[in-house]
Amino acid sequence: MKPEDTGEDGGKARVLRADAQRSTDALLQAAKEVFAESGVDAPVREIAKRAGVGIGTVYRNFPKRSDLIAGVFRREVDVFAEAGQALAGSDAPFEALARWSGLYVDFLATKRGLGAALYSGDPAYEALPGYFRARLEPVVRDLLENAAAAGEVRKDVDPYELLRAIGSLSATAETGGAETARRMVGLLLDGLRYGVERG
Amino acid sequence: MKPEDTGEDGGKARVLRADAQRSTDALLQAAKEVFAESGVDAPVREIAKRAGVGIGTVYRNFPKRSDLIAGVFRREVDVFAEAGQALAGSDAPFEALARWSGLYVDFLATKRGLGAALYSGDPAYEALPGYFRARLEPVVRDLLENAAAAGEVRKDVDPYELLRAIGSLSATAETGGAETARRMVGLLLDGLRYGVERG
DNA sequence: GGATAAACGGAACGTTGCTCCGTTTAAATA
DNA sequence: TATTTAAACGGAGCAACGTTCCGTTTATCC
Repeated sequence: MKPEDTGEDGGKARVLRADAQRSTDALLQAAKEVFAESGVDAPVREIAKRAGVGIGTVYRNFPKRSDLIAGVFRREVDVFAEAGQALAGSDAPFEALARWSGLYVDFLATKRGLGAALYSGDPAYEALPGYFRARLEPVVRDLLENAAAAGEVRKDVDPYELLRAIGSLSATAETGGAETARRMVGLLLDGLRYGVERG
Repeated sequence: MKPEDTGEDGGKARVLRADAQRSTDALLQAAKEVFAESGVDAPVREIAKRAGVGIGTVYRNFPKRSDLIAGVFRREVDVFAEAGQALAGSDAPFEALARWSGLYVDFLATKRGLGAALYSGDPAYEALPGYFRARLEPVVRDLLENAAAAGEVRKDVDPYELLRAIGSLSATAETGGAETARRMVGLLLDGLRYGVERG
């Protein structure tokens, strides 16, 4: 049971009081449930209520709305990044990339509103893209470089741009079904394969 | 000077009172300006203020927020649809499709928040996708069918899906620059060309 | 068992989309 | 032109939201 604070500074470990730790845990759990049911735009009050905690407590632990969202998805994104690193070792690099992309589409599809929030530019969600980028860009980079080294895709595509593009296309999954998103992402990836020789 | 009501029923032409006509015009003009400055999420009160009109008047003429947005962009979308139809006559069908896509990216890039609002699924913007779809899907269909008939792209892509995909990718233009969006749309279109023979 | 600072909770503020209704006014009628 | 009437007006008001503020409670340390 480490202190485990909310920020990503592993440095000066401020020891949380027991009640604070409880509140943080309850909030993350409640937020996870509420996000799953009502999307990431769910009212903060609802999350506070479900956690059995006052609104003030929410904002002390998660100063911005996006901090709460980031907190909820941090572990899941981490899991995702690991899954990607595993795939990056594949000897069928393009298929690995495609598979990972499919997983990412599904991942965002089950987190209602997350895809839209990620790249909305809304300052309320400021903290989100940073964390996602930090964790997932290296994964995409690896997958992409492997596929490029194998001559399966072109080399002139920026990993972060591709990550954003997949995320954007996944945002349509919420209103149009995940199949559409998957097809469009598939199309995008096929674009990576078009004209490889001169890429 | 026809009655020119707000709805799309060309039928029973309800004659607007002169002041009502003035209000509608002023609102459309004000909304256009405000949207350009602050994006489509700008407060209704601000638009009302600039138009020199009460809030009640806004909601009588445009019951939902999206009706106002649709009203503002209606003409521009129409122009867009015409430009597409012109391109559809080209004898370089894929290039026509690519060119039109580029125009669409730029179009959405200059309308801050429109891309995000279009396919957000937010009920507040309900009326938007319908109008965009009605006007633009036939265009994409033509462009796509022409290119497919020329053997330049595959045949198994749904025009509306493609339209949405381009729109979604354009949404990233607001935070990441239009170049990124254009590159990603280019990638998507290259996907259309990948493996044509078996499409 | 104090002392103290950390954590708490919720009232309150400002902003938003939208409704409601008493007031004004364009325009048809006499 | 005077009267009538329904269309259009404007903005107070409502509910919901994100966020701040601060008096109260409580975990922890000595």
